[in-house]
Amino acid sequence: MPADAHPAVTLEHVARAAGVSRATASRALTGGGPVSTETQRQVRAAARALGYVADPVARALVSGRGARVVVAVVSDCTDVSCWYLARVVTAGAQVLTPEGLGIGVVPVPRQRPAGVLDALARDRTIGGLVLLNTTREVLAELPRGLVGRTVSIGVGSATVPAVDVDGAAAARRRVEHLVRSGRRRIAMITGPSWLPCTHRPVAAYRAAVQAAGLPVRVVPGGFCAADGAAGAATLLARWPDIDAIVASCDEVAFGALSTLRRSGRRVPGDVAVAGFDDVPAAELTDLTTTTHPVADIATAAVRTVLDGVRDEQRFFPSELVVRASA
Amino acid sequence: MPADAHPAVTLEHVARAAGVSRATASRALTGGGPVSTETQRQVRAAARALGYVADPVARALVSGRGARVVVAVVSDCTDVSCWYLARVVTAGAQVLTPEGLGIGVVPVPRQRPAGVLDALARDRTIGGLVLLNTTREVLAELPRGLVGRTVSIGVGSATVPAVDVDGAAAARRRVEHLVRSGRRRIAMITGPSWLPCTHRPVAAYRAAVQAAGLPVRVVPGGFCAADGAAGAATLLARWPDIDAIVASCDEVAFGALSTLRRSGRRVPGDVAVAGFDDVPAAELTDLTTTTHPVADIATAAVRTVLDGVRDEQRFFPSELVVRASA
DNA sequence: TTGAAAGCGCTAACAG
DNA sequence: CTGTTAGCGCTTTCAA
Repeated sequence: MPADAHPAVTLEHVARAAGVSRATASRALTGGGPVSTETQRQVRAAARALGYVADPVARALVSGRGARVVVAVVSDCTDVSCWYLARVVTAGAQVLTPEGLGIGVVPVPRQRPAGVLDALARDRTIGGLVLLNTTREVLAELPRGLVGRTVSIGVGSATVPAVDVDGAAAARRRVEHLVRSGRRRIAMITGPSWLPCTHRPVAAYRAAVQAAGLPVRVVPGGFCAADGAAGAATLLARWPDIDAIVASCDEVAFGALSTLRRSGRRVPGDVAVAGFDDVPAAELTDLTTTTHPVADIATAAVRTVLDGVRDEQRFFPSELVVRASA
Repeated sequence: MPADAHPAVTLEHVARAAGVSRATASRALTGGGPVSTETQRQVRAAARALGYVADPVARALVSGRGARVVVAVVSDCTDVSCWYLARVVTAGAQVLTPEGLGIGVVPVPRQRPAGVLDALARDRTIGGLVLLNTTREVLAELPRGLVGRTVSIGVGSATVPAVDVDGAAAARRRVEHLVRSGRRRIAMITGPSWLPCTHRPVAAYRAAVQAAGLPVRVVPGGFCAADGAAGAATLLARWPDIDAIVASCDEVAFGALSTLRRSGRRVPGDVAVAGFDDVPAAELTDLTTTTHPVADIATAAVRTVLDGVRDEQRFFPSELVVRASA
């Protein structure tokens, strides 16, 4: 291996430059112990001058808190939320990379999560955990060793902070838009019922249609096009007079659109359709939808684990995007 | 921090179980030194019995070859290939996670890559590099310290192995399909000309149309919808009689479709359009296209860096998917 | 062929 | 408040 230009500046160099021991330098830099303000100032100055960056690998080795953050995807079928997962992982990678860390992905079986969760807790290479599509059961089974370095994208708990999109507002905005444009029999196809973070949009939909004096018409769904197709079929069978559908996500909206087309309904003439996510295909197919700032959410989630925050609940805004379908 | 169930089995345990020293156990497991066949067998057996997995963090610390693989995206504008990048990163993460490793992403400026590349070579936290959208210039500037642990998705070099989709076959298949279905004035909108891996499809297109005795009609493009829209406009201005367009990717096909629609051309009646990638939106919009096995490619790429392969050139097959547009 | 010993860069006990 | 002393788990000289 040829000699590389600058053989990397270590804590030793910083300590020497500041005229202190390695231990003191470490304390000054990490804030993990008593240091005089003056010493801290000097050490920090030396570190900055030398362009010092702590080696996360060494840090991980000694502290037992690994050099990577892992996204744990709770799900039955792994690639349900392929697009969603990919965006979360990529955004997370972008945050972690400059910190010298990496990101990983691991599937967690919804029914018996304990095995995987315990293995994760025991794995010394893991620094933090991002739970995706989690349930209260999974949250309850979270090993204590993971508390304090786990964040949930979705629903949280007393010990696990959560970040998510403001799905309630997204549902409300779509209903209000539909009401404004004259729709009166607005139905909803929900997300998977086992996923707690999908309950808020449903509640918001209920509240919004009732506030407008309109009937509540809900059918259970999921996140796939097939769920949307089936959901729309159920809706048409049960309430043939519906004039609008609010879908749990764009994919479901696409499925609903195909059912509507096949049944001879015109969109938006007979039935308006509104999705959620604003995936690239939504623009191409002129689907009215609401945005899902996945990158912002993933960024915040990773920052939260890195900072070791224990209680927080953040919701990111979702904007209405009006196109041809509603 | 509470005591976790099984405090992880280390090399020490394996060595003791096999009745040898840590050093010998290490040699037996890594193959990094002389060991008797018998000892090796015993150590390996002990390791398997105990479920030993070497801690990549510790290994990274001592060897200086970090605990993560980084995807270096060469590009002018970062999110050009957002969908593509996201799939590569996610697939890579899935391969690396079980190995105890993580994945990262870093942008590399196409014009002056040296700075970033040198920093990467110096970074002890990096185990391997996956180059995305790379050029021969970047390949030439690759620091020696990175050789042997770098792979390119796209074009390779004498020292950098490459994996990619068989873009030539993808172009040929589309042209042949168009010829079979009676098209006679088949044009192509290319990818970005600075990207060498886009040259093969163009050459394949040329060869295929010429083999059919048809005229070559090429305009430069890129990978965005805007490039497709502009490319189609140029095509229509220069050769108003074209009856088919082969696009560098689906996104470009979508852009071309919008231009065709605006110009009053009917698809596929007047002009057929075929894309490349088979993104989810392609199915929704009934776009004829060819597949791009990104996950397979990324998986192979990561495996290649992990194995330290130095010369290899693998092309993954691309299948024609016939839909309504061609 | 093997073992003992050194050390990767860092943090965390424990004295001072 | 600070320095000294131990390691984290592994690979890799160097002797034996």
